[in-house]
Amino acid sequence: MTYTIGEFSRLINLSIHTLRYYEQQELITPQRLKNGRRCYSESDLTWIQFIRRLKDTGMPIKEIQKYAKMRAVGDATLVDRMELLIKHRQILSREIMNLQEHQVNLDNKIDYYKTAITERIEDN
Amino acid sequence: MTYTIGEFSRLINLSIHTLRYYEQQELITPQRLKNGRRCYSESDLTWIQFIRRLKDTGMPIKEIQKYAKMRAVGDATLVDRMELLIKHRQILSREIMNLQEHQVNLDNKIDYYKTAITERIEDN
DNA sequence: ACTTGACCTCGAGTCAGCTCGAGATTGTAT
DNA sequence: ATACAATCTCGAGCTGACTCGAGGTCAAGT
Repeated sequence: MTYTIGEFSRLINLSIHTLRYYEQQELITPQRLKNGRRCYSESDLTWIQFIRRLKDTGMPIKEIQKYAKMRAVGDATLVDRMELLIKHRQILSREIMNLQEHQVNLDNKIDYYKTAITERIEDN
Repeated sequence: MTYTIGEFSRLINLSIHTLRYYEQQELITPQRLKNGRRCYSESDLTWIQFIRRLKDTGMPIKEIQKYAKMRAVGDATLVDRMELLIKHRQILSREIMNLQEHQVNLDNKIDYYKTAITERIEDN
């Protein structure tokens, strides 16, 4: 099963413009039909979903590009790719811890507001 | 105790340029000396640290600006400010859950690589 | 034959969030 | 007095990640 850019766009909820941009950035390289139109496969689908996950976890496009290029080379880059993911995993878990800390802080601040507001009401 | 922009910059590890940019964006409004130079106070310090936390948790500058403007108005905006923080807290906890999910996914992928690499080695 | 709709390329525009530099002023050290 | 370092304003430039539009192609339907 293959998809036109329009179908693919709807499927993964990324604009056609963005898909072409990602291709230009060498994140994804769909096949072309004889008439020059892009032709996305199932494996492009799983691949772009993975890309989105990397993006959502804050990996910059340049970094994803590196990964994509290694992937294109093949099995010889397995170790390098894994290392890149492990590095990213570390960044990610640090980020999560950070956010959790901020969350606690935010909760304290909110509590502080609650108290302040209650006291103001009692004053009136 | 007050600080010049240079001292303050070193203290909080933000460039002088960035501090002036934040001021222009109305996030922070330091006093001025008669000669026109900025003069940051202790309370500016705690405030900017809070700003950084909001930024680190992904709040856009425009949103922080809203908060800063309400803060400048005073106690009348307590409830609104609290609501803004509560809204932000929700966004934040959704984001954390999301990242945790991605983390699991990433772990699976890494495991997959480990297996693939081991098998390749055994093949040789 | 002709319109329509989905596609193509390429270059430019947008937005957030800085980052930089020119040119002027001011305060301290020699 | 003079040099120097830190500050000031203002406007321009930069990076990342899209986003848009003009002008052209191509295949299917009427």
